[in-house]
Amino acid sequence: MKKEFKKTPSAKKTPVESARSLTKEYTFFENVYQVVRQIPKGRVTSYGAIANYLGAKLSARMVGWAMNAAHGVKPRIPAHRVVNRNGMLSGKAHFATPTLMEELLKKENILVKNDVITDFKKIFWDPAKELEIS
DNA sequence: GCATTGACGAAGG
DNA sequence: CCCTTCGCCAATG
Repeated sequence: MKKEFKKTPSAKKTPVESARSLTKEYTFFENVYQVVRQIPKGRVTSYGAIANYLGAKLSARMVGWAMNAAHGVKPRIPAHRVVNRNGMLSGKAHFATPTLMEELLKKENILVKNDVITDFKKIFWDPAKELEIS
């Protein structure tokens, strides 16, 4: 069941359109991956922020869903830098080990307390603000 | 093809 | 302030 993604030469369509054509050439996943990979070390963002950046803020779940498929993706996806709006490690259960996510964050000087990122607001990285559409 | 599920989020009680 | 409900939309049973 190895489903390989077709490489997208470039995003011809708008993010919104891409998001609505998941089953087509361009996948919503790739957009998500690209954003996630650009999250600076030591910073985090939320599913909703990514969704918002992609023009589908009402579909944050799709972002989370996309991450679910990001496990075996070649260029490693720093999924540990993506949490829900509360800064909670909602996806830690999906990592290799339940503690892996927290460990990875810790390595980047991100403190985690009770599955919640401390000072989440401070290290929050909003792609819509910080990232320019290339 | 309908019903349920989700690594979410906002709104309402 | 905590809990429940609803919306979003693709995937899965």
